[in-house]
Amino acid sequence: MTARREIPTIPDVAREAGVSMATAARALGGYGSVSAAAKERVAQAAKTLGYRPNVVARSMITGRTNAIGVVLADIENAFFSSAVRGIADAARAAGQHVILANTDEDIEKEHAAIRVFVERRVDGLIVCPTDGTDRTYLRGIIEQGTPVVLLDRRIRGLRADSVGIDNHRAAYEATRYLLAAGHERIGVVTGTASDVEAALHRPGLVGVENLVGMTGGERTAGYRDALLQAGIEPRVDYVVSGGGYRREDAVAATKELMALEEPPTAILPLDSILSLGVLQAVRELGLRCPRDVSVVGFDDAEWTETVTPPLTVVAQPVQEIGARALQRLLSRIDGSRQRPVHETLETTLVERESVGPPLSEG
Amino acid sequence: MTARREIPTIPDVAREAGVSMATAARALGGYGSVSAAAKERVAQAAKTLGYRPNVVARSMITGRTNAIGVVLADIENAFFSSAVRGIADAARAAGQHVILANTDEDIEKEHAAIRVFVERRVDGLIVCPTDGTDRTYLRGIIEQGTPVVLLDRRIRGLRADSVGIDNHRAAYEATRYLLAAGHERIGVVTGTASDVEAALHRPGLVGVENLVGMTGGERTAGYRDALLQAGIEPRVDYVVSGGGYRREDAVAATKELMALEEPPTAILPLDSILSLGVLQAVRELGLRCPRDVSVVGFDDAEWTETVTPPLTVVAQPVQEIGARALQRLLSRIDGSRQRPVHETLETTLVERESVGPPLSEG
DNA sequence: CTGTTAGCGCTTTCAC
DNA sequence: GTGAAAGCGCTAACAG
Repeated sequence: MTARREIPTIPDVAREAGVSMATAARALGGYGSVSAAAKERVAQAAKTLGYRPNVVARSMITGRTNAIGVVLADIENAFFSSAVRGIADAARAAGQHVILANTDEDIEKEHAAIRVFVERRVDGLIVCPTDGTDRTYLRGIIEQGTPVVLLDRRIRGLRADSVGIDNHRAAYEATRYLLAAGHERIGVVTGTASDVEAALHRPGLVGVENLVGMTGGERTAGYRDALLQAGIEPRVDYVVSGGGYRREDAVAATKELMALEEPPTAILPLDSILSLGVLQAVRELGLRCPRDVSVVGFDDAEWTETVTPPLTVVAQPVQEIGARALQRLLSRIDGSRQRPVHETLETTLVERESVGPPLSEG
Repeated sequence: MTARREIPTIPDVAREAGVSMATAARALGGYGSVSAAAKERVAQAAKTLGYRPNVVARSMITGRTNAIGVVLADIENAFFSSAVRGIADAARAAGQHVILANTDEDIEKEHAAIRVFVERRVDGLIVCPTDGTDRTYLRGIIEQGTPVVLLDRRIRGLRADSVGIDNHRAAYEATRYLLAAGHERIGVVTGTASDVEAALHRPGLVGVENLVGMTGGERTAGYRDALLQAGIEPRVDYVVSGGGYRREDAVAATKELMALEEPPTAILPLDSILSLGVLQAVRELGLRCPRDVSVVGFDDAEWTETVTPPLTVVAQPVQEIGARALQRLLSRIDGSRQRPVHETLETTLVERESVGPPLSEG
């Protein structure tokens, strides 16, 4: 139970070193000009006293906190935790800290988190927005002076940088891959019910890319266009959602798909948790992958090469997406006034063993 | 390109509302006493001006930042991302924010992260320490006034709360489970090379629990004691590490194990990534689980019921561990002077299909 | 209940 | 190169 020593301040150090407060501050803060001798004495005094700069006082003056607010759905999700890793590493290199908020795809929580971050005077925000149409809120934040970079998703009509992948193209290529393997009946398992609803009302899946949950919408559109280009009419009953992004949802969706009169011979789950659900449902139905159904997933999760069969996936450079988002944010913080850029990083189709030829009609 | 409006301050609001700065501050800050009428006018003025409190100015006075520093090895690791989720949820409820730092088990990075957090004047720290013997550094931090709670691991001789599981008991029970299934030759795959080195030099695995990487050490000791209690002499060549906690390391370790003259009939990987490696190695060796080798893993990762076979694991309540750690930290922040407590939460053995009877001698 | 007055610990003019 | 003084935006005594 040592008494809680108070952390010494600059005046304390100045006194100890026998210099003025301003000199001590300059030596400690590494700005202005100080003679080598003074610098040395101050450093010595700081050391013996155990001086630690008070970053909050500094922030109050400089107006910069060296903190970045990161707003995403759920850090437990492997995609986000990788992205945060990328952000955090880049941040560390730039002397910035990462503050985290989970929204669970709840727009109220998202707004609340952003508001509190702004009150905290974060230098900038990296946001993975819940709602692709919610532009007014973020526009206000940006106009008021806090730079924002969007991650993984975009918001139409918002003047903010974004970093992610080309979702349309990624799904397009995955679908073409399945097509090339001979599949013509390809199902999609998504988490966003609105993707499906819209699909149900728009024969041929016209316009899915205008949907709210853009990642799902863009991917569904990419899938549709690959089909169309191959001369196959997209079927609305082949795009299903179990109501959410949990594994059970994908299990339900997959079972629904396989219960169709003409079940698909291949399935495209739109994220890694959904892939897990598809695989599980396939097994529960007593089917074998890829003999009975082929699967191409999204995101190269840690388990993809350990499941049976090893899963073929569209891999995104997730950490790099995070790192690039931070980079863009930093340059905005540094005052870049360049018009918004939407950066898309390359995806890779990692071929493993979950795709085979379609099961010939029984 | 709207001009960047400056955020209004309390004096601005006071002027607009026609009250004194102190009254405005009290109304806005929710402290002291203000008449309902004044409160109303201030609220109105704040709204029209778009006032946002400046948390950093407030922090400078109150000395509290409402920020918690979380220092862990790697947020990408599912264990840590779940723990952070638990911490973040509890923090949000308490009006606290979470700042993150990854150490990659590097003591230098850990110290640097902690130092910077202290300079940031975080209200407290949750640390998953790299080195179980490194007590002086953290002791200094605590004495200087920043409360610290340890997560998942402990440090001998450090007066700080900790929250985790009873690692010895968890491994003990997992081993007994394997023993009950008839296994007598049980291997351990760990990531910490020092566990193994120590084991190699201490016949019978005496003293592994004194090791630096405590989680691994305690679990290895629990394993050893279960064996001893069953009258089986622990074999030093049954505890292996591939040099780290990556999947490849576990693949190498498992192959080493299975190449022994008398290979084990069951394997206990000490964390979830290692489990993935064990499973992968088993398959690469052309063996089947559980027919040829049984496996009991640690941590109930998202993929455990989807791999083939579904994996039997020791599940930890990871989010709750995080939440409890935050709770303990808050009470320390609030000045609790109670002597340090080491809280262990219950684990659950989740039986799935990766354990069978031992393969009878060929 | 309200207003006035000091600062929190630091950076930043501005003289010297 | 160094010192003195003036704040950053807010809270915390104090009076009134």
